[in-house]
Amino acid sequence: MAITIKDVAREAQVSVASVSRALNNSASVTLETRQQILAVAKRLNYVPHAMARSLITRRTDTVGALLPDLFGEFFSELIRGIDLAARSRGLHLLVSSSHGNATEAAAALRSMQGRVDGLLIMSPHVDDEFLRSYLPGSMPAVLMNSPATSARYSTMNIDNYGGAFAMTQHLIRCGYPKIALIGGPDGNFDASERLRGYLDAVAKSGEPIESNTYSGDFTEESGYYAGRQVLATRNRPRAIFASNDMMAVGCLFALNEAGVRVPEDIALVGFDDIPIAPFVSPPLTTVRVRIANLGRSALEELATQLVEGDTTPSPPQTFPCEIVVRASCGANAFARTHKNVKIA
Amino acid sequence: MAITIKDVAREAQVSVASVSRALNNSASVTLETRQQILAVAKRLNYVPHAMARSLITRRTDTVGALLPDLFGEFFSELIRGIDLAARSRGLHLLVSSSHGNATEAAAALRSMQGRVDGLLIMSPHVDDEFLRSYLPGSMPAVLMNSPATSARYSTMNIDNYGGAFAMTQHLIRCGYPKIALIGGPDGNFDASERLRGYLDAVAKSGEPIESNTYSGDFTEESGYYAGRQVLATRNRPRAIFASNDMMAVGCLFALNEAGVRVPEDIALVGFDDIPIAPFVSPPLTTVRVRIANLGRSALEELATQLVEGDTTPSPPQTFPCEIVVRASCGANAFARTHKNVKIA
DNA sequence: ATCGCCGATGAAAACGATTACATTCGCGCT
DNA sequence: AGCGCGAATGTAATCGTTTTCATCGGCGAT
Repeated sequence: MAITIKDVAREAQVSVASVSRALNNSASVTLETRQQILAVAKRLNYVPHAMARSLITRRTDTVGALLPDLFGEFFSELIRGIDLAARSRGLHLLVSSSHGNATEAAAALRSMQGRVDGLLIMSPHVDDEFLRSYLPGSMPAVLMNSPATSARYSTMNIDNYGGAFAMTQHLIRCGYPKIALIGGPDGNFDASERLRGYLDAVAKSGEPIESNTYSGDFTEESGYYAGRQVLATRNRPRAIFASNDMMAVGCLFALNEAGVRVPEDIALVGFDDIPIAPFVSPPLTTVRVRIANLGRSALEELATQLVEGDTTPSPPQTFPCEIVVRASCGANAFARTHKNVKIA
Repeated sequence: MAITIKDVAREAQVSVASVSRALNNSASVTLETRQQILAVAKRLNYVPHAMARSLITRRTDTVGALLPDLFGEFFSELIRGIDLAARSRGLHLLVSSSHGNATEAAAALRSMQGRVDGLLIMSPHVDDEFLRSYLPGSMPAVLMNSPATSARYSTMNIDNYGGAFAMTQHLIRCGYPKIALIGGPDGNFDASERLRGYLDAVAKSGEPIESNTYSGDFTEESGYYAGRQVLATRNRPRAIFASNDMMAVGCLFALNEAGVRVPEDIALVGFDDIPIAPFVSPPLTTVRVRIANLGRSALEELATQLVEGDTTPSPPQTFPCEIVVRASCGANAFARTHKNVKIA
C-alpha cells in the first residue's frame, strides 16, 4: 500500500493539516516544522494521491486533447507543441484521437468528463451545434482549426486562406497566365479555405489569370489522377497549385511519367511543407505551417483561462503561414527580391 | 455544480447505494428499480465523478505512455495504435512525450504516479537501473523497443535485427559483392541492432562479401555526408544499406548530385518505410515496420495484466519486419521469385 | 403460527487529500 | 495580573463514490 499523508503526519509527529500546509507551502507553518515535514516526506518517498486531491480541489491539472484521425507529421507536431507547453505548465495531457465521426467524438468527450479541467478540440465533425449539446457549459475549451465560430470558445486557426492567397499571388507574380488548383475533400475546412484563398488571389490580381480546379481528397493517389487529368486537357495550365503536399507529390509523379518537365513546362507547388518536400525532385515549393506553434498557443490560451478562472475567450487567432520557395515553382531568382518569402 | 449520485438518488427516491449498484450493474437490484434509476440518471445527464470513483476503487482506467522525443510518422503511428486499442478497452491515455534525457523521464514518471494504472514505456534513457529506482514495484508496465531486459516487465521490440539481416541477405542474393552500411547514432538501440543484423548476415552468407560501415545519426544530413564519403573512396561499394530511410534519402541526394545512377551504379536501400519512400526516385527499397501494431500489442499486453491483476510478464515479443522491394535495389525481378518479400 | 432464509434496500464507513474552524500559547499592553 | 490578539497547530467536515454490514419484508417449510 502506498504511503499517505497520514503516514507522514505520524512519522513527523504533527497533524495531517500541517503536512498538507507544508507541502503546498500555503498558510503559516514554522520554518522548523516545515523542514521537518519535508524531510520526512522525502524519506518516505511520499507522493500525494492525485485523485484524492482533485476530489476536494475540483481540479485535475489535466487537459484533454480531442483530435480527429490525423496523419503523420501533422499529428506529431501538434502533440509535441501541446505536450511541451503542458509540461512546462505542470499540466497533464489526456489524448483521444482518431475519431472518424461525430458520434465517436461525442463519446470521447463524455468519457473525459471530470477527468480534465479543459479541452483542446480539433475536429472537422465538431460544429457549434455539437458543442452546445455535448460540451458542458462550464468546461473551458479552445478550438483548433475549427469551422465552429462559437463566441463561447477561443479558436485558433491556421491561416489557410492567407497561405493559399500568398502562394497564388506568388505564382501570378512569376508570370504564369493560367493556374490550376487541385482541391481537397468536400466539406474539409482546410481545403475550402485554401480554395477560397486561391480564388480570391486570382480575382484580385487585376490580371487576366485563367483559373480552373480539379478535385482531389488530399491523398497522393488523388493528386496523381488530378495530374493526369490536367495533362489530358487541351489547353494545359502553366502552373499547378496542389492544395496539399501529398497531392503535389502524386501529381509530380504523373507529370514525370508523361515526360513533362517541372518547372520548365509546368510549375508545381503544394501546401504543408511535409518533411519530404525538400527531397522530391525538383524540391517542392510549398506553404509552411508552424503546427507545433498552433498546439502550444492553444494550450497556453487554455491554461490562461484555467488559472484565471475566466472563460471569456480571447479573440480568434490565426497562425500565419510562410511560403517556402524551392525549385518546383521555377521562381527562385525572383523570390529573392521579395519579402515575406522564405528560401530553403 | 455538476450532478452527483445523491441528486440521482433523491430524484429516484432510492438510496445512493442502489444507484451505484444499478449503474455498475453489480449485486442485486430489481429490474424495476434499475430501470427507474437509469431513466433518472439519463434524464439528469448524470456522469459519475471519475476522480471520486477512482479514489475508492483504486483504479484510474488510465494508462500512461512515456515516450522519447520522436519524429514524424513513427510517433503518430505508435500513438494511433495505442489510442485505438485503449479506447476499445475503455482505457484513457495519458501521454508524456518529448523526453530528451533520463531526468525528464524520471520527473514525468513521478508526476504520473497515482494517475495511471499502468505504463507503456519507450525510451532510450530507460534501463534496468532506471526502472528499479523510479518505478514503484507495484506499477505494471510494458517496455517498447527498449534495451532494458528486466524480468519484471514485458518487453516488445521491433525486430531490427531480423529486418536488417533479411535486407542484407536480400542484397547479397542480388549478387552485390561489396555492401556498405550507414550506421545510426551511438548508443541507439535500434541502430545497434540493425548493425548487428547487417554484420551477421554478411558473416553467415558463406560468400566473400566485403563490408564496411560509415557513421550517421539518423538524420537526412548525415546520410548526405555519408554518401559523399562513400563516393570519395577508391573502391566503391556496389550497394549501400542506410540504417534508416531519412539517411537513405540524404544519401540518394549525394549520389544524384555526383551523377551516380541508382541502382545501376550503386544500389541503395533503407529502413523504416517512411511515407515518402515510394516517392523518391528511384522508389526506395526498404524495411517496413508495423509501428501501430507494436503500440496496439503493447497496450493489450498491459491491459491484460491490469484486468488479471497478474503482473508476471509474458515472454518478450518481437515484431517482424518485412522487406519492401522497390526500384532502388535493382532487384524487382529477382524478388518476385522469393517469398517473405513484399513488392510495392 | 413460527422460524429461518434470502433477496432487496438503506445507512454509514472508507478512500486521501484540503480547509474552515477551533484551540493553544506566548506576548505586549493597560 | 489579566486581557486580547495573532501565529501556529490541531480537529473535523468535506468532496463523490463504492462497499460492507445491517435491516426489512416476504415466503416456504416445519
